[in-house]
Amino acid sequence: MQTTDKPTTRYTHRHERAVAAAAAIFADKGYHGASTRDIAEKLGIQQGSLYYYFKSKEAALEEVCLTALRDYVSHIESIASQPGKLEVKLQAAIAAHLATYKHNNEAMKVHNEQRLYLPKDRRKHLNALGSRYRQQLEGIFCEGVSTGQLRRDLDCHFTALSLIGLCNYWGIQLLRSAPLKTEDVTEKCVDILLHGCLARKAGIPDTDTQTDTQVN
Amino acid sequence: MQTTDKPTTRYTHRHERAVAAAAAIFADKGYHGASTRDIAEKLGIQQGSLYYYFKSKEAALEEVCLTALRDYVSHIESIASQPGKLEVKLQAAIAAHLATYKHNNEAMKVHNEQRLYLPKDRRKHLNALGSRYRQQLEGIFCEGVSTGQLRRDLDCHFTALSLIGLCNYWGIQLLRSAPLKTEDVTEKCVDILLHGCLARKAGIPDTDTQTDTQVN
DNA sequence: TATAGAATCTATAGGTTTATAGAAAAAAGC
DNA sequence: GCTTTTTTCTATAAACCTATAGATTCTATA
Repeated sequence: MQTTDKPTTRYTHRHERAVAAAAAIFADKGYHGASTRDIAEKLGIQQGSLYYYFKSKEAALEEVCLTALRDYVSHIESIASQPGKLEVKLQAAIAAHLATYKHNNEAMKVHNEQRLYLPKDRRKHLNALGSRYRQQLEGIFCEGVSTGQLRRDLDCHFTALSLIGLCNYWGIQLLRSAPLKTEDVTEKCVDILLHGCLARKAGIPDTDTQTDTQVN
Repeated sequence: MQTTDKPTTRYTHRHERAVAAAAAIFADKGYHGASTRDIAEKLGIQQGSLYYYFKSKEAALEEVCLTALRDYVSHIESIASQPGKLEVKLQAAIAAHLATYKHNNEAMKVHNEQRLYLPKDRRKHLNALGSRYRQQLEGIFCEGVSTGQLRRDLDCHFTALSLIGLCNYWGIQLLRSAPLKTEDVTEKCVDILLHGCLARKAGIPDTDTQTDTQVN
């Protein structure tokens, strides 16, 4: 009990691997379509042994969703709290969102697609984290409006949600089609969100946005 | 066998009801989370009787997805083929997409979230319809570019996909939170997609878009 | 009202699933 | 090296699920 660290470390490590395996399987087959045997197999252990790490299959799903959200939320909070120009912040927020998909892809996918299969009370914690994310993002837009960088009539709530929808969509696409590059998608999302699609009527070089280069 | 119509009608009608029930249950519990007993119960028949209408559970999923897409695709094709100003077309496309969610909500949700659980060869037909939808939408954007209404550097492919992502997101939201009105969401989607968020630098009354009224 | 065909029911085979309990093996501590 | 704790294994109970087969009831028509 001196090095109360070593055994804890060992368990922690194995536990993490178990969560990752669950994430991969749930992402692939869906919560109900996946069996505990599938997850165990991926870990190279027997089905029954899985219950050393998870109290139940449902608990495994909850853990997977939580690991996805933790990074995600802490990231946006650090971005939102730092001072800086709006466009830079927004770019950072989108890049972070997509990067989370790139690195933590299975867990994010599971959170988005399978979370509703958790009973309501198990989702409370997840909802709280999700709200925090949304608020931070909304805050970035509101700040942009009050500093005059964004349109005064912008609906920040609607815009924040739309951005989340957009990022989730492209996050999934990034997983599915390999040739897609995160940076390109980020840039394009920023561009379309800020400038829209309409032809600009004349010399509107705007702030200092370089005219967007065609990527793909 | 003279009135080969009546009995066919009867079967057709019942069959449609069965597809609708399957859609509702799949939307709620997911394909794997739903049992054939659940669907039968919703229809008020016994589990085994369901196989009079579906060859298998998988076939039921396929049918649900197909019914969702059929309306959806035929709608966009009629919109895209008619001549008219780009902004009007775009508005119509978004409105149609969201309206499909409103009316055919369960089937659309199932198509989006559960379709990948079908084996690849059963998805062929769905993919073809999906591609058609995407192409029509992309065509609307391309046309806008070539007529000078949209930015010349617009990536039409990227934009079309983004719009699909956006509409799917808001389509789901429309289901979940009742107070949301389809028309408001449509208008806001059009607005943000066309104009973006940035403050416009001065007198840019643009074509003839009324300055967007704050809705919510 | 008798009959053919459509629609539904009952019962069940054969398989899979989650979760638990107790034995066995592996690792850590002294 | 011996003991304790951690980790994994085996076996199994209890439930559930899909799909089928054959019996039964309903419906429409002649």
